[in-house]
Amino acid sequence: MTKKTTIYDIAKNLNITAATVSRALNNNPKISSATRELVLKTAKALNYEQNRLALALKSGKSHNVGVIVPRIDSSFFGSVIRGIEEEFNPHGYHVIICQTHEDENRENENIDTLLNAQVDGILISTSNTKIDPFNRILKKNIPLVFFDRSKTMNGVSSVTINDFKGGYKATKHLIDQGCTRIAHFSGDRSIEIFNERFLGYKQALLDNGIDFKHEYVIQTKSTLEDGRKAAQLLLEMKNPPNAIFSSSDFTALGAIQEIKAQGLKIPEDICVSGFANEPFTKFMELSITSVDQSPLEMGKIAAKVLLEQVNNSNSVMKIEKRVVLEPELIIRKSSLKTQESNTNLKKLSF
Amino acid sequence: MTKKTTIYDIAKNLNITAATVSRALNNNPKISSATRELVLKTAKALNYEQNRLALALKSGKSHNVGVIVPRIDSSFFGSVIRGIEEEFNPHGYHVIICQTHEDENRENENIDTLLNAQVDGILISTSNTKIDPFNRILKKNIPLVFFDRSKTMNGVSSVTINDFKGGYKATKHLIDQGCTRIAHFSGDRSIEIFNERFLGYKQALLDNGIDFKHEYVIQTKSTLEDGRKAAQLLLEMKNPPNAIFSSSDFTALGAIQEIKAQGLKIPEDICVSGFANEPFTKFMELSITSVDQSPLEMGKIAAKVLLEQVNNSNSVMKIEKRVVLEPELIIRKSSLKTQESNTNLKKLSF
DNA sequence: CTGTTAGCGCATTCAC
DNA sequence: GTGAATGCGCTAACAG
Repeated sequence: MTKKTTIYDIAKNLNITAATVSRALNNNPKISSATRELVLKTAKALNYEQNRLALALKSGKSHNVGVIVPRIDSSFFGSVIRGIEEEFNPHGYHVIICQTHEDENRENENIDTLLNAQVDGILISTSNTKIDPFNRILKKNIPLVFFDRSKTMNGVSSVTINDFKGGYKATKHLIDQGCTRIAHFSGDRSIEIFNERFLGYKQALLDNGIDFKHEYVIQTKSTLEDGRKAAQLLLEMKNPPNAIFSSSDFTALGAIQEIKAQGLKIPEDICVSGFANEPFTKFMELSITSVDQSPLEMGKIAAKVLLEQVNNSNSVMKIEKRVVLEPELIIRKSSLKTQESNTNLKKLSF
Repeated sequence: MTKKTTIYDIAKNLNITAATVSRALNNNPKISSATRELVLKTAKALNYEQNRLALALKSGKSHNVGVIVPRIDSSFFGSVIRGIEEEFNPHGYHVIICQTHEDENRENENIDTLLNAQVDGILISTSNTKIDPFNRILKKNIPLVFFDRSKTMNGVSSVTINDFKGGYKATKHLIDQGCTRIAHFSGDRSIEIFNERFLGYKQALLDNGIDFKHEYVIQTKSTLEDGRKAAQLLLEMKNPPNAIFSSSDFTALGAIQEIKAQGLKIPEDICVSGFANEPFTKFMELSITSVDQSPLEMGKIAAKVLLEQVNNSNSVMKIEKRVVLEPELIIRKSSLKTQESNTNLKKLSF
């Protein structure tokens, strides 16, 4: 409740000037250790605390970074943000979070308010179709890093996983299990990550001499409900698939429920793999094969990359890093047919 | 890259003074609509954007609020934070997040850095045993709101759920299922929420003429592993329980796995209820009964309460609200024994 | 080693 | 209606 104490207060108290106090507080080498001690002591006595806002205005650095994600209450983004926060915290940066709910307009608004707030950098997993908003950021010379959902722009770094490879690995695994008719649940393929997973799927089929069938690819939203519906469609076919690679763990689960409801067995009749390694996939009695995206690591790396740029933002040099993480296939019961494969299971650090 | 344009730039451009520009931009009534138009036009032309930092320093309000949680990558806290962000965003506030990892020291550090950053308010789910850090906040006259893990302090608002009632409801339900020997997995009971759940459990037993047995209460960490171990202990008893109320969904799941592994049936032999309504509890084939804490709503309400105080922070009046949310028991297969109860199931909006 | 001066960008009080 | 002056709290350039 008492008025905040400033460096002027402690200066007055010591009959010196505010500049000296500032220097003492900042360990400026050219200050007598005598006065430094004095300053530090009375600073403590007066309960002084630096006003980072004033410093920010003066220096032009707020020591805040903005993070923009579709939503925060998902296992994946929660973990990424955790990684980001843990990386920035020790460096004295605060993390501001914004949600877009996949809405382009809200994303643009968030970018604007973050810029107004003078953040020192922005990390984003974008839902944007345009690149104009990002050019606005770059024009202001504030560092930008994409993660997971990226955009290819000159001078902009990104941290993603190799979604193509993720799709490829999962599909290849299903083929290795002896599956020959492999369906795919795809997300919105105008979003690059979903398209990449789809392409990986397609390539794996091609490389193994399996014909790509258009009717085996179903576009779904990432919900149980859509998974059930899609599975219904598949099971109604004359020649239904004997495996499903889903771009989402939720649709995979929905499909599993539907398949079981129709009296078919997993993995005997149909093998299923999801994507994202949601926590529930390993908790199920019928645990679900999925592709892990190491979100925590992704967050930490994205933070490191941004930090590097923030620290060099005065320099003319542009850093452009494109970090691509390796997806890890986690094989579980939903796709493990044979007993011999079961031995592999343990090797695969299940 | 171009230098940021300030109100001075647009003033110079119009041969007026910065004060006038400021007034025009802020819709000050005593400004000619002519110059206002002019200002607005050239502001747009020059791509002017307000520097919230300068405003913050001037006004003493940063328009940032801090949120401190044990961790962000959990379903519960993720949802709470989502609610908080969604409530603050439309009001022009940014949300800064900090994690403590249940470490008291880190929590104190986070409080300090948030205060330095001049946040306008703090929301916290505390891991602190002391109240001194919170007094530091109050002394600075900055509003504080507890959520979920609260502390009772004069003049401080809180938003929690009735954990006692949650524990009571779950236990009562197990009793209604005909269970007579009911064990309890308790978290660290020096944390109030866990103690309350425990007390609710105890009271339900008492109210229904069931003896409380000390050996049926096992303290666990919120992990699958601890759940398995605890279940082992129970099953080794001469007179093992026929129901478990767990303070955590994770220990509940661990217990379920162990119980099944030992060849017992759920819910026939042992009924199980968890707590928190983690997403996986409803996804399991054997879905798990749990207590929902409406985290999204909790976040929104906490934000509203804080917002109210932030807006009145100049007034002398202290607002102290204690919002207690009603926990909702979600009955699922892990505790539903009888067919007749199965009818209830639908009524209970399963 | 320390004091003086100035400015970061804005809003606001007091004049006119 | 508008201008001039001031200060929010801090740091940095320039003196000495």
